[in-house]
Amino acid sequence: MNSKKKRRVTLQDVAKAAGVSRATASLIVRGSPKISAATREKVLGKMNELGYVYDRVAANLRSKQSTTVGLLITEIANPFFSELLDGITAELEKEGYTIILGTTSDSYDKQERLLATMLENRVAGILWTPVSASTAETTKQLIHSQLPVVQVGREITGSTFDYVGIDNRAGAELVISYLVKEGHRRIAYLGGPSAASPWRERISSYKQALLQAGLDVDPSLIVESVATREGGRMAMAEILTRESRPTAAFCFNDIVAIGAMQELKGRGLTPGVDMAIVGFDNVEEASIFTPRLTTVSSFPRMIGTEAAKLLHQRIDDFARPAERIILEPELHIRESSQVRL
Amino acid sequence: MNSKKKRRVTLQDVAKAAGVSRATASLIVRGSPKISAATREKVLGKMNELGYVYDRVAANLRSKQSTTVGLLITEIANPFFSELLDGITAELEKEGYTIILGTTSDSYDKQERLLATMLENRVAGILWTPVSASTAETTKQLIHSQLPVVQVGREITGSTFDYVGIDNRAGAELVISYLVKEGHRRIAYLGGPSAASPWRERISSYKQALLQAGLDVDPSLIVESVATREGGRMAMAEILTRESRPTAAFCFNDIVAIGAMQELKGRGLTPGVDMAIVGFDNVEEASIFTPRLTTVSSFPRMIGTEAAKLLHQRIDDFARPAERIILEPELHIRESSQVRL
DNA sequence: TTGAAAGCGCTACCAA
DNA sequence: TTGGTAGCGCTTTCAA
Repeated sequence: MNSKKKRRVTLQDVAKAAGVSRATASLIVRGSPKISAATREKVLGKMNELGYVYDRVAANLRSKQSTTVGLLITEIANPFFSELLDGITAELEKEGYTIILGTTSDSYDKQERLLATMLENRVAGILWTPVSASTAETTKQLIHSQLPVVQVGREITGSTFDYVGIDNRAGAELVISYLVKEGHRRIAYLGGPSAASPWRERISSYKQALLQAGLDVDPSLIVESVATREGGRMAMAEILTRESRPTAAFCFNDIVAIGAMQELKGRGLTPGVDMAIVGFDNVEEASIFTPRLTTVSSFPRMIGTEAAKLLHQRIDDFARPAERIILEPELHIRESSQVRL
Repeated sequence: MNSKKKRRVTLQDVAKAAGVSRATASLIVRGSPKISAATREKVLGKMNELGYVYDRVAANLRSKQSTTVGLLITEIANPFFSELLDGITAELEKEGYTIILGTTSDSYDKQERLLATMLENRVAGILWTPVSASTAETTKQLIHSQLPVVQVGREITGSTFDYVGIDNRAGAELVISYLVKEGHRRIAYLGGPSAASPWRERISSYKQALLQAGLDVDPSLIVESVATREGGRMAMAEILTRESRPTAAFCFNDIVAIGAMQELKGRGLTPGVDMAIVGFDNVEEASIFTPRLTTVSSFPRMIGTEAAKLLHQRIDDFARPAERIILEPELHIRESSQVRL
């Protein structure tokens, strides 16, 4: 730290310069109406003159308040999360909160560290996408801290925090019934970390929809991976080794789907001709890729906005009943799934 | 706020429970070696038992320190910025800083508000991409506050803060000399906000490179726009109205280039056949689009990492001379520019 | 409407 | 090595 930094101008300094008490000056910075216009003018003038900067840290300490919220997200690079982040920050900033950001890279330890830091920094609440390895222990600590918590996009099994997400089961159901209607009988499920709640919800609905259509669930058509393009490539590579190839692949998300399509292209196969590919999320890349990707909207920006609103409400009233906001997905049929069987 | 929230456990409480003084307990939480193992054990045990959470806000107030840095970025949705953000947060978290995030949407007022908030929150330093409308006045205020400041990707003209960015002039030079070598004589410059420093650096180099190649600079081939896909579409639409069409377009960034290519496709023209398209940044989409986009790497993640390191150094030593780190761009030749003239 | 005094939770400083 | 006291910059409370 720099040693001969100018001393910060305090409210005390301003008060003395203006010839009023500290308390009066304090009321003025907070815009209290009980101060005469003349005094206010005089004090505000001095503040400007001295270059006074309000010390919110000290104020929050004294008043036991906090205008800061913690935001914990797994990764930024995935456009689903960057759009989510965009929605969250826009709403939180509008509501006047200051945001402390942390990224976990889906690591349990990093999540623990970041949560601890946020608690130490007296955040008023936490908005997060819990890492897939989160446990009941994680939940317990947060509950014990009595902090407003909203889960976004993913949830810890058995937790009772507010939650905003997409209806993953309905989304998978839309996809499978569409593919079945198109005549597909062998539909793979590709990519994604099985520890995350969306993965489990989607696959459970995938299986159920297959059974309802009178089809078997073939475990060899289910390939897990990390939720990246590279993961998509690897999952597709593996599925292509099966003796009897699937005619369609439902991918965990758009990024995985794009990786899968790249793998197909790399082998001289054409997505949308040799195999139907469907994604999930409807990120921007989905409509930019050739062929354009059939996918399900999961409205990350709207999820972010709703989650931020929910956190605001919970901070206002900690005792209110837990709320779950589940958005309805929409299927977007594009060229990647138009296979003639 | 919830009214009957449990009182926070303080160091005082811990000290009393353990039968030591507050000062001793304080030394222990900070890991001082001057405490006997027995006392330490006893106190740490009590902390656990009582569920003590360190109050960094109070500690920072007292010690006049700060472990928080402000991060101000124009937008998250553009992959250039999300990759930049990724690089910055990874490095800052590694260095132990807590990050306050703000997004400006390139709005001057929002930037002012967010900067004020960060100052009020006693950040130890600021890492930012100044909005394009930033002025000398903005600079003056920050200098007056004596805060460590690092500019990322963009800089305010005449400012003397540390800066990390790409060599925009070299990047534009690479592109134009390549296109000229390919035989292009009419090369458009599309998209981007002319108020931002990268835009000005690139166009100045574009003009110079044309002149050096013995070509004229035709102002009707320069179309400004917002730096979005939509902006790219509009810029392309406009350039197509020119009586004598350009054979190549150098776009402000990849997002603009993709918009421009979509506009071409929408009119039945083929990028890479009917017109050569070159972007800037080399974001992931660039190699996903068909045709794959010829572009210049601007290494946002690395810029982020370097900027975070620089801020760390400046916080350590405020008096050190201002540093400028300019990364060398690389041209990636792909299909979008392979036009047979 | 304004002022004086106390104290938020912590660290700094000095004494023991 | 440990403890007592003062005080970071602000808000709160009560009195004037």
